[in-house]
Amino acid sequence: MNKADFFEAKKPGEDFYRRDVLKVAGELLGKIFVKKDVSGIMSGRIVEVEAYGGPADEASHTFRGITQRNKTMFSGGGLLYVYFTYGMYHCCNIVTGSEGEGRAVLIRALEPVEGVERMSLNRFRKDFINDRELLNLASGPGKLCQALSITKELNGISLLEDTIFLLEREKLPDSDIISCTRVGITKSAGLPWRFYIKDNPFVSHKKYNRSKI
DNA sequence: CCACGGATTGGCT
DNA sequence: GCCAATCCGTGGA
Repeated sequence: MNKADFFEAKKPGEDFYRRDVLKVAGELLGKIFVKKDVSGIMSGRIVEVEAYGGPADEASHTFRGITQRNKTMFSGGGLLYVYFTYGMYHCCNIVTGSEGEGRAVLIRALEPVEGVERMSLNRFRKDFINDRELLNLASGPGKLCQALSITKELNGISLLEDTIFLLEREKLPDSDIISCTRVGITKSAGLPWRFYIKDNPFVSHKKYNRSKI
């Protein structure tokens, strides 16, 4: 992505997020996920996501209703829901639908675009990386949060503001979007709510990559 | 109050 | 392929 493209790109509005979670999930693929702070910009193209929430989804944090941790997920489309897991990782989600719905899309992998040096410092404590490390930079929900320094302090911020936001850049053909079952869950494991960009090398868990639809 | 286990990762077999 | 690391949210007692 060059500077001109970046300048032309625009943020999705609130209406984009306040829709059906599966629809939003598919359309998030190909968008640029941006984190901006005083040190500059880090960004990546979204290449893998998973949808969560609703009465049929036992794997969702929202399944048993509102709690202190998950309340952001019930607060309406356009917010960032960040949670801490396994004692050492954060995962970030994009809340969708209207207030009270409790649905969100987990961002599972990014293809690095800008700020690779800083992301590398955050992940590997060094500012130069080889091709293999580049593929490993943000190819997982925990990895991308570490790369972009996303912690639960950012839980609940609005994607319509200028700290973390999305930029539209391209329209993916439907044939490039693969749907399959979600990674790392035991409950509601059969729902085909994981979406990723076909043949993209920055997607996590290659072995799961078989369409089950 | 306490025990359980997780929307993960990386290292070892 | 298997498992430990490491914390805290959650649910049941």
